[in-house]
Amino acid sequence: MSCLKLKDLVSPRIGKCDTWPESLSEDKRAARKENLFMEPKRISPKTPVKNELTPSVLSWRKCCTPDRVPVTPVKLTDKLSPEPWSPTANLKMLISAASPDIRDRERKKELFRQIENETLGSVGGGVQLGAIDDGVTDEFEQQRPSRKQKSLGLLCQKFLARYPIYPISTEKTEISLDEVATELGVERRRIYDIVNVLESLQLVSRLAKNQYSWHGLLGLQQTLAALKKRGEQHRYAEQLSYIHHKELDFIGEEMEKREPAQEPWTSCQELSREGKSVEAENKSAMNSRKDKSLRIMSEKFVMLFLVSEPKTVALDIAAKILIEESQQDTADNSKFKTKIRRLYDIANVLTSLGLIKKVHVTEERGRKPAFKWVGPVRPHGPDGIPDHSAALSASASSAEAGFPVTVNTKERLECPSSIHTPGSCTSQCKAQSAP
DNA sequence: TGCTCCCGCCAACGC
DNA sequence: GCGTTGGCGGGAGCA
Repeated sequence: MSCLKLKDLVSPRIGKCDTWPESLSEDKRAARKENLFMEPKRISPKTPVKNELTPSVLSWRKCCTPDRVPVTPVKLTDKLSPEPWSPTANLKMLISAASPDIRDRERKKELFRQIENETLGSVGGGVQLGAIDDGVTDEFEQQRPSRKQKSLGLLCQKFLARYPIYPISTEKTEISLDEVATELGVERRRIYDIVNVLESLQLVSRLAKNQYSWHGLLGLQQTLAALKKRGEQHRYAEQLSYIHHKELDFIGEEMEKREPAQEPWTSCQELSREGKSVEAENKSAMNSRKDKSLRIMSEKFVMLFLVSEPKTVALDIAAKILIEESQQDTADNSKFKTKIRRLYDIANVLTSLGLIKKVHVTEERGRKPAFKWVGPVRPHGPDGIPDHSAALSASASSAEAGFPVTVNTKERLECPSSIHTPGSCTSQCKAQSAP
């Protein structure tokens, strides 16, 4: 059985994490933007967690169904915060003593810091920890993980490392969201984000509340083929082309004059509506909660890649198309910004899966972020045999080498061809793609 | 300064 | 009523 070899991303100490209460009191809001001194505190976990996981247990878990035996939660050893004395230390201590919730929150952060620092310390030294002791820098700051270390993409890699790429069909791998959240040291909310995107590709499916089933990449080709078909029905290729050409028409002063909320998307909306009429799934009322879900958005985002040529989609264009679909009446700037934020979330997960990579496209108006599909190119290989080669080989080789499956997120768009895999395009291709 | 996206509030949902 | 789910946007880190 082949597994994602992301062992470096899974620290045995993860298992030492206690669990934290999901719902904290209002006090946490006050503490949200403050670095308060927190005395570690023993707490009763809301949900049961496993006992301490040894490395051998973890390595077993990577390729096998995670055990589902609820056990007594493991309490953490009290450990004093290394925060140095400061003029506000008394105040901090008082606040800490007054608010158990704040203590919980900070202890949680501290635990996650430990996990992250250990994790990244073992990943080839490619990531700066910012924890080099110069004897001057505040130790608290040193231990605080950077934004990148807390990214959804990295979290997704850790999530994926827990399960086999191709699980044995007879073996059912169940995922407990609580368990995963606890072991990865994050809030359940973040796991929902990942699971929703994975669900859009049918890598997982929901069994019951808090319970998902892991399918791995077994059915990815079929899912992509189905999504491509749906994308064609939605006429996404035409919508992409339409918006792209419209943007070109409004470069410069013309663009400045127009109200952002009055962009001439009417024709695009028509395209969108025509596409919608094809599918029964769109009978659901627009603007419903489900229609805007991350899972649906992720599906549509993937559809855009599958039908576009070349397989590079600018974020803003994707956002516009998705707004068309769900917010036809209120295509304002805030909706646009929200959509972009969500697309970043989705893109982080898809990047972790090795399906897309971050690029930049250069247009007359400047350089803008985009994502390029680097996953399987054809829905099916010759003779109908699923072609997993592109993304999976890249992901697997990276994983086997002990590297995260994430591709270089800052790579410049070099090749417009969707056929070439990263690094395989010729100099001629690169010349063609020059702006 | 703009891009990126973490974080957690809070409402919808479902049991 | 309460726990789960997840939309949403503020705002901070980063280039």
